[in-house]
Amino acid sequence: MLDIRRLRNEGEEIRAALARRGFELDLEAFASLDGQRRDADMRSQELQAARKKASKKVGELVKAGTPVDEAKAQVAETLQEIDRELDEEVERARLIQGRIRDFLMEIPNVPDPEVPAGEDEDDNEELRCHGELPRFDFAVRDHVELGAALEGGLDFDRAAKLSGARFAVMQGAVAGLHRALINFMLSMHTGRHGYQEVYVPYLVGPEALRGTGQLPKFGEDLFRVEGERELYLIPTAEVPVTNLYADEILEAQQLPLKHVCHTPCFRSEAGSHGKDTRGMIRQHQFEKVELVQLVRPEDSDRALEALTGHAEAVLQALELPYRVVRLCTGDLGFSAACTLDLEVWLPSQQRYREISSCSNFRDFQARRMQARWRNPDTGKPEPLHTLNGSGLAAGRALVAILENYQNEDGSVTIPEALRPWMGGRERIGAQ
RNA sequence: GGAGAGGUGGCAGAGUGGCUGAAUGCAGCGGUCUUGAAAACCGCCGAGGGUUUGUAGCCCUCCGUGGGUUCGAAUCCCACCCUCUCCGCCA
Repeated sequence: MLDIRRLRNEGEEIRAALARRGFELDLEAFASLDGQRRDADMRSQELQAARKKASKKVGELVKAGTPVDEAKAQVAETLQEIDRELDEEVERARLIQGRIRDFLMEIPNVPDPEVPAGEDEDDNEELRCHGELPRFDFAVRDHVELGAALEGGLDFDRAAKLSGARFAVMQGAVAGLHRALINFMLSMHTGRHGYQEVYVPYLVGPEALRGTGQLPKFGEDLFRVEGERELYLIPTAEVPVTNLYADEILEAQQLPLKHVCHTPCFRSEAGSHGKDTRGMIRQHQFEKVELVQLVRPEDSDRALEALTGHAEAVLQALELPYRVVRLCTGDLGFSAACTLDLEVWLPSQQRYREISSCSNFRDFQARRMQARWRNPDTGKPEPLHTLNGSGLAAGRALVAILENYQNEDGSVTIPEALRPWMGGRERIGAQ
């Protein structure tokens, strides 16, 4: 959520910045709403003040010895006059405040100046590449073909029997590799990068989703569970982990807070029909290790670099070739001010595919969820900055390993870094 | 599922109808003292919004949420949510 005061004072600049990401900010509508709010607020406050004063007078009179009935009678006429208008004005003010909140909640974050202008992912800016692309002197198989033949295996048909399209079943060594990846990543981030591990609910209420920005606009991307209470399956650990600090005022010395969290993620993938239908690139359910940071505003730029580096460290340790791109304005998520994607090389597709998305949300989410810190310079609670990034998506990491580490006979070599997590095993054989 | 207790400021914890936006303690901030620190002592210290050139003043709202009673509600009534304790059940 944008700061309403900034919207008042720097409306034109914000409008221009939002136009870069294709959002049309209706400043006239805002100004009109804000003006109405001001009138309604002032009027209702005036009436409330008058009413309060009259009530107080009754108390004073009674205390001074006036009989209660007489004291009431003295202000009855005034009160009657006030009440004629009061309820209506208070209701009007409440209504307009609600409309302004709704208006603000649907405005996306302002992109940072360095975010390149662009329509879609083709306009993203490549920042750097890392690792050598593998060369194969045989016909490469994709992970679906490889996985099906591997010991244990990767099975989409049986998953479909259970749950339909976009689900996977893993067994034996493949399931073990997947689990090893998660353990390996968690251990690296907790041990080497200083993140505190958290375990959180996978079902959250609408407030949490509003806090991070999935609601109110993107409800169709979520799975809502049937039942009395309004609960949704989390689309990413970002939601529960960031919202851990909703409605809190943190002391300066508590920051930065760095959390790593492994959860399944559930996404309806509405609107991506026909996209990545083969394999486990795009699933309704996948595992992810997420990095979340809450930092002082002045630290968030450095934090994004560091956090991205932490995600990169996983790919480097796994010796997977990847590149880092800065998302253009058109590809930027609703809540993000700046996003760096990590894209891993997939030999079967001969291109880089997203495996991590690291974002700085600045104070956008913090404002929505009222996560603040006490700024020692001002002594006041102020919105803090939030960031997060996948470190990494486990399903896609598995795909990348199968494809990049495949051998001519259909077996897959286990990356050295993962071997300790797989009982020292060096390869997974074809069945 | 049954019975009971409770939700108040960063935290702990008073407060059963008006002078309570809220005692007190802790934490925090400023100061006195001290070579320095600690202790002691003095003072300040909830949040959001509006008005305003203003971090001054003034005004409004907020004691789980939403209704209600009343001239007046943290305080009384109703509903809901949440937490805790005991019993039952259960991984």
